[in-house]
Amino acid sequence: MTTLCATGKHDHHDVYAAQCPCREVLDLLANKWAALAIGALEDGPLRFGELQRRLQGISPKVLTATLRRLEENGFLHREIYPAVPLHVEYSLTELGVSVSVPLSGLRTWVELNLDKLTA
Amino acid sequence: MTTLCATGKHDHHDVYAAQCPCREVLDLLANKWAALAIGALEDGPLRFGELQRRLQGISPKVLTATLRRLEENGFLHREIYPAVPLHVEYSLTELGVSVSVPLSGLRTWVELNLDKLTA
DNA sequence: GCGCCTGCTATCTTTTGGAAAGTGACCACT
DNA sequence: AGTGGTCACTTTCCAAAAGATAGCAGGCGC
Repeated sequence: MTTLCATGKHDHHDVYAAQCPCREVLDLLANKWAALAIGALEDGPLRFGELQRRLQGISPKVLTATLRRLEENGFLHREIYPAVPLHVEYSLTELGVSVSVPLSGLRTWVELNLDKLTA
Repeated sequence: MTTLCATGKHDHHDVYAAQCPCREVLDLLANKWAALAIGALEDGPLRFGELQRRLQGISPKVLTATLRRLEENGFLHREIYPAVPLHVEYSLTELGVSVSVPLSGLRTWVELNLDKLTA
C-alpha cells in the first residue's frame, strides 16, 4: 500500500489520496484566479480595486471569494486602514511568497509556450 | 499601455489580459484534476481505469472530460489498441512532458508545505 | 447464465462562476 | 442641492461546471 496520508499525523502527504487535506489546498491553488491574484501580489501589497484592474475580467464577487479563501488558508493578509478615505490592503504572507514560486512557474510556462499550442 | 497580447501575432503573451488566449490555457492547467492527471502520466502511459484508480475520488464523467480537454489542447495522446481485450492508453505528448515540470512543482509544494497551514 | 473486467455515456443534483446592479460611506464639482 | 466619482464590497440571478450514481456494450472466466 502507498501513503494513505493519515489526517492529523505528520506523514508524508499525498495529493493523489482523496482523504488527504492537501487535496483541498491543491484545489484552492490550482485555480486561474488564485494563481493570478498571488502573482499580482508578488511585487507588494495592493488594494481591492487595483487587484480588480490587474486581474482583467474578474468580477468583484469572485475576487472577494478568491481573496477570502486565500486569506483563510494563510496565503495572504488583509489589512484595513480606517483612515479618512478608508482602504484595504492585501499582501502575501510568508506562505504566500513561498507558493508564488511554483505558481509563477506555471504562469510563465503558459506565456512562453502558448505558441506551441495548435488548437 | 502594457501588453494587449494581440491574438494571432506572436507578441509576448500576458496571462493577466482577459482577451489573451493564454487565459484559457491557464484555466485548463490551473485545475486540480488536470494537474493530477498530467502528474500521473509522468511515469508512462496509463489506461482509463488505472488513471481513475490513481486520481482517487474522480468520477468517470469528470475524468473523461479532463482527458478530452487535455487531448484537444495537445497535452496528451489517446491511443486505442483494438486488440482482443480492447484498451485505450493515455500518454503525455512532448508538450505534456514540458508542462508537467511546473505542475509537479505545485503538487510537491502542497505536499511539503501542508503542515504549515493552520486552517 | 452470472458476475467480473474494459471504457465509457446518461441522468440528476449540487456547487461554482460570472454578469449586472445595488449599497453606503466619503469626496469634489458646479 | 444635485450630479457624479472612488472605495470596497454585497446581492441577485442565471448558466455552466462539478460531482454522485446508474447504465451500457462487449469480452472473458467459471
